[in-house]
Amino acid sequence: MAKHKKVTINDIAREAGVSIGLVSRVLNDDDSARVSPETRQRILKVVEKRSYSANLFAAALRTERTGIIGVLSPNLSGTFLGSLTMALQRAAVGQGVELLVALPKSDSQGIASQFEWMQAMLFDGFLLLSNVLDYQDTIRKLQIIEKPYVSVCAGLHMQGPLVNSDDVLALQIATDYLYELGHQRIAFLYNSNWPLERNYNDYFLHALDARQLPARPELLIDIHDAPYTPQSPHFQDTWTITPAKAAQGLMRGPNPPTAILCSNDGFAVACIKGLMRMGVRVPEDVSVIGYNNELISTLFYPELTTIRQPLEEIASTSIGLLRSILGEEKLDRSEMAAIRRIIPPELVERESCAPPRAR
Amino acid sequence: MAKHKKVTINDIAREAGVSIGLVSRVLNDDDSARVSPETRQRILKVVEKRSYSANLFAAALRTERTGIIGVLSPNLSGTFLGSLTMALQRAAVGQGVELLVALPKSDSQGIASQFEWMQAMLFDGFLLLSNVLDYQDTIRKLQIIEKPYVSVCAGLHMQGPLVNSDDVLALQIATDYLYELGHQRIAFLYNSNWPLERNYNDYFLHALDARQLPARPELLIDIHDAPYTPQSPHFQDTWTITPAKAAQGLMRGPNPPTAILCSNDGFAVACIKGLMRMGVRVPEDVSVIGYNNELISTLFYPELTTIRQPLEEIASTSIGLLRSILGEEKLDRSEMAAIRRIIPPELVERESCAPPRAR
DNA sequence: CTGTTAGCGCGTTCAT
DNA sequence: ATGAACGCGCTAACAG
Repeated sequence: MAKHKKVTINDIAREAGVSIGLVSRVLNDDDSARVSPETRQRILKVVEKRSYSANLFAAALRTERTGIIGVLSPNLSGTFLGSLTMALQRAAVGQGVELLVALPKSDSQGIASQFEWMQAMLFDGFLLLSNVLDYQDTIRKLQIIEKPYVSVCAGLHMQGPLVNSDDVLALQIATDYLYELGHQRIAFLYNSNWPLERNYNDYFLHALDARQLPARPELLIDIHDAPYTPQSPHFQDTWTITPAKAAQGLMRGPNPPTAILCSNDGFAVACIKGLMRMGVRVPEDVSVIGYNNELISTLFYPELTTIRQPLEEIASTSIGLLRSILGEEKLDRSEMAAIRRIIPPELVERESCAPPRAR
Repeated sequence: MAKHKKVTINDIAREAGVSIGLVSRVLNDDDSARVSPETRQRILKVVEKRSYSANLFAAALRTERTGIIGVLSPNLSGTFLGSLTMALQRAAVGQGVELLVALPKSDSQGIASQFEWMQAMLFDGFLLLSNVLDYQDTIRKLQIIEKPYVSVCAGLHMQGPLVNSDDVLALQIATDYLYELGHQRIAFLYNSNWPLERNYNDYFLHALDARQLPARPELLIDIHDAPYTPQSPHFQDTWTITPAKAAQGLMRGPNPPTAILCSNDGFAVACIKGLMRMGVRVPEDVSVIGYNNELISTLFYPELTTIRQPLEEIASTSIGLLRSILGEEKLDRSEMAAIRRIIPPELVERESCAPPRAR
């Protein structure tokens, strides 16, 4: 096979009998660049024939842009972030955008160390997924070098542009559903140590209040003893063993709940496992509802009733939003802060909830 | 805040009172570059102080290298590839390598369309994960532009350098385990349409033969009616509904198996679900064993007995292998073909297998 | 409408 | 041991 020789803009220009400037202008086609249709065609044909495309580095060196969006994801081994990332990629393809996923270098020291200057310049903008220890450092850096970013499913408390499922509404929907099923003693299980769930307790209390249900402290379980460190070998305990034990403790209490609302499907599934192990049946003896509609919710048996985050909509909104920020020149801080796209989630009824048993 | 001005090699050179050539040589430190220790220190100090690092594009424009490895993953929404990718990242960090994940643009037309020239030049080498429709086109392109690649967990049949769990051994271990538990009628469930599992049938037959167990065609279930199209909305059926139905069909047959070996944990879990729905208990009535030791296997109840792929070892081997290929100059085709790292998997006993019931 | 040219920031000869 | 200068391939500004 002939040695593959890279074809440059010079080759194209020569072969088309024009100057490189014209080639460049035709390819970067700012609307209707002033080029005769005829020569434009000629150039395009040669480009096609040689399947030429500009050297990314040379172009980026000049323009300081790459056209690539960076997705920062703290973890891929669960069943939520992976699906979100896939949805993001579908949206990117749909909108003709290039997307690359970067993973953190470690859990310690916040996400700061993950964030090398190399990556900073490689991407035109960033999508910050979910929420590791803290994105504060990352965001600070991003602001210094003036790279736009959008937080995606990282929690409603995030500063700056964000698109997020309406977590408040989600917990309300779940609570209402349980309430209408006849449940009065509803437990809530979450982890305040995960920045994403930092305010979930408030949201749940609010949901309770809206139905004039009393808040019972003994039914509010905060699994806060484990930080979000997906790279740690013990991380898995946080969302399997710990929630299972918590659920068991709940049922052994003096006045057990008839339903358990979990802040995510992973917790919910772990709960059910813990319950089954002690002979408690779901949903006959106790109902369990999750949040996110992760893949695990249909893999599990019984299939999990949960609140769905509309990933496709979240994804396309995220890409679109970042693109528009990239387009407009430098909004100022306050304008940025105002950009919030809250997507309403919806109930998905499956098998893990039922009316409470007659007592 | 002061406008952030990018610091270049010129700034460093000026501030250190040397020429840019020296700065460059000190930073790219080819072993002991001929530079006086004294000025070297001086330069390093300024570099540190200004936290300078070379402009990726300028450097790449010159050297045609970026130091970045590209991970091509067909899917992230399951529970295997995401974990593998995280392991890869850990290995990369451990070995001081930069890693970025690229996702396919679509399922159709093979993976070819995913593979833009932009990405081709952005990465020094590639890790090809698992196996979508076919990596043939991708590999062909990679060979033309002479970019090294390593197939990772993409099947033992892949051409070129690869690191893979010993799939043959895995099925042997599983079969032996079941056999020693007392099982004689072992069913096998897989999907020959997934390139990765293309030869699994042979492997299983071989395993049976090694124990002098007869091959029973009615117990060999090939879920081949669904191609591997993770982006399709119906894809999930392939590994939830279809395996479940298959398992049910198996048990309703005239001579049902006492154990089912599944080609991956997703199938296994789906099987168990199907079984439970028809009142068949696992492992009391029938044993189920999976392969991969995916996250789902510990999330599920009962926890899945399975064959573990040693992800950490696979990951560090993959990174190391690609690095060494990157290091040596252009091995030829036959040398490439010889580079195969087969990692032995191991049994993980959990809850889904037991001796067959007395009949 | 089209051609020319000046860098973007860096690595790398080739002199010294 | 160090410095000077070239050019990687491209875009954008300017001249014609």
